[in-house]
Amino acid sequence: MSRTEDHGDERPGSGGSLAHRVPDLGALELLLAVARVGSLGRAARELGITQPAASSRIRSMERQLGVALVDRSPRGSRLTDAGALVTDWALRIVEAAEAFDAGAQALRDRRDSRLRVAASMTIAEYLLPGWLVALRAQRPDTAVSLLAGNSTAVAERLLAGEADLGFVEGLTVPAGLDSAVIAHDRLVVVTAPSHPWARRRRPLAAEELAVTPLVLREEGSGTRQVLDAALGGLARPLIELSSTTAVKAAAVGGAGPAVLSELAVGEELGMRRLVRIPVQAVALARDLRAVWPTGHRPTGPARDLLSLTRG
Amino acid sequence: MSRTEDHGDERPGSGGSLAHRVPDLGALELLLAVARVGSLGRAARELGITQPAASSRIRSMERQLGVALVDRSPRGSRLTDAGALVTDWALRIVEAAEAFDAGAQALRDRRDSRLRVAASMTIAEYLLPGWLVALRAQRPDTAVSLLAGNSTAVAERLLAGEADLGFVEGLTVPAGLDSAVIAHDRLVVVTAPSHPWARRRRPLAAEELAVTPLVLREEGSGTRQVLDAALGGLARPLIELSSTTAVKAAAVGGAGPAVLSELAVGEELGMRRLVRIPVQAVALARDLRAVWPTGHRPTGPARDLLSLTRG
DNA sequence: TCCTGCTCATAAGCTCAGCTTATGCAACGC
DNA sequence: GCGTTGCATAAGCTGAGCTTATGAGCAGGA
Repeated sequence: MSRTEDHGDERPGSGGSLAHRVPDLGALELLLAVARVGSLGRAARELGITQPAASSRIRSMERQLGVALVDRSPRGSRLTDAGALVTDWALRIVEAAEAFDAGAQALRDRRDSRLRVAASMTIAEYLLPGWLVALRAQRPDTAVSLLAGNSTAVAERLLAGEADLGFVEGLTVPAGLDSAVIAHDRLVVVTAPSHPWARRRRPLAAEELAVTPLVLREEGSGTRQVLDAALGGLARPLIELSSTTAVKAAAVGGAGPAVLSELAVGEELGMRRLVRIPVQAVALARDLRAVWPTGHRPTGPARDLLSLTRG
Repeated sequence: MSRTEDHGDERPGSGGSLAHRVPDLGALELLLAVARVGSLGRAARELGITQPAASSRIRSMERQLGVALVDRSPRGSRLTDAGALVTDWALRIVEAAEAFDAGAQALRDRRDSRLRVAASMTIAEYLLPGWLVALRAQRPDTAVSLLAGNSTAVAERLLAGEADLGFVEGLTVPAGLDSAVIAHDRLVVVTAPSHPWARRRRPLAAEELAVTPLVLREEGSGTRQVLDAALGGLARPLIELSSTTAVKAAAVGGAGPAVLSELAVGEELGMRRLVRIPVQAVALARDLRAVWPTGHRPTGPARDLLSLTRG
């Protein structure tokens, strides 16, 4: 059977899952190449495929999207208006894929690489891939390895000489490490748009937050520590989940209010899948810091990466 | 220019193009589903495929990335630490793909759909897809059609009754239309990091900008109009290009300083592919406005979309 | 204790997307 | 005219990813 979508229920007009409606990465890269060089054949050569392959791929992408993307002529190909739009949207996907790739590459090279980075989860998830892409642009030959864990684990690695540079998000700097603040983060309270809090007019008071069962990361996570400290006591968990993604998913699904890093919910807020609830007089800000063993100032690639993280 | 700079030959350890190193969308969606439901089989059912297909696909993704992503047990599957990171990075790609899909869907439904939107290029490229994703979350059954063009074209469509809601970025509101400011944008001067201006310590003066040949959008574009008005004369073009992407690519490639919307260069600045050059005493800010025919206040889906664009 | 139900893994076979090579046609410059 | 550049089409191959069928590990209830 060729069609897998007609045995689950599908909304008419939108066939199958995302993967069936969005061209694959190869096709998007090809489209970007065509936009850049102005010819199917040259774009094909650039990607190491043949001209007929490129021609057919672009054509099938146009069929999939139902829109003409390039104007072919015997003198080259230019994007149509719709093509220019699609190309820009495609660029966003490709950029996300580049960040993914940079992160995955770092994750793969666990050992024996030149720059070894240890980072806390939130930073590794939301900031590091972008930095790695930038670093690769500056120094294409530097292999980076990444180890993700909590603050304690990061400190251990650095002190054991198993990492060159660390990133942590706690309230305090682990002993034996020097640090530099590289960014600021803030915890935010979010709910699904359907939650009663989303229609509040007054900001939430700290006491209300403290007595309301919340969707939270597990105890011991940096987020949880900051929240407990800010509330001057213990937050009350409704559900405890072990990843930021799971917490977001639960909140979007309407499980209840969640507390998360601002970094983690940017997209959801923008798309109105989550709503930010203002909170009064609760210190939810925290510093994000680069750390290294006292005395060992970062040098070489570590210094480059560090300087990329500022500004 | 993307990551194809060593056109043809590949760096060892990084096989092939991006598409060969990054799993395809279907695999990423599957991974997200596994993370959400905690079992390969259930994730498979959710996506309408069989359990062995899911098993094999996750396995081949792990082989591709060289990292174990899920811990299988007879009681279900959980993400490994690396898996949690990868999942979050994957989410970014999937979100970009959702925006792409929302935009493409709107582009496809050119006619006879319920909500017809006309938007200027910059807005259509950088803001609209996110709004459409949000709108679809709120009203899944509203079909949206999109027409992209310059301010004049947007006004024409609205006045001809061929569009229900418009978005423009000019300095003035076309006659016959009411408007509401929905966001603010600003033109910025950017160069490649290697450009001498990137090492300036003093902000750029307006006169310097006016006499320097710049990489620009073509005459008649909104960006160009705002720039000319701000300089109190005509900007001097080094190259004129017909799309924002092309201008960015030229600037990144070191062709010269470019002037672009802040919206368009966020990623490039973050990744340090471009550097923002401060400018003194030049009014480069502009309002982004929603517009509609005077008297015809947006109603129904148009009103929903409008309210999504604020805040 | 054994059965039932959940999990995941493996095997064999099919289909289709996407690649290749080989060719043809159109437009431009010399 | 002829060579170059650009796109389209045709025929054939390969592999990724899907299916169905089956087996094996672990838990909980009768």
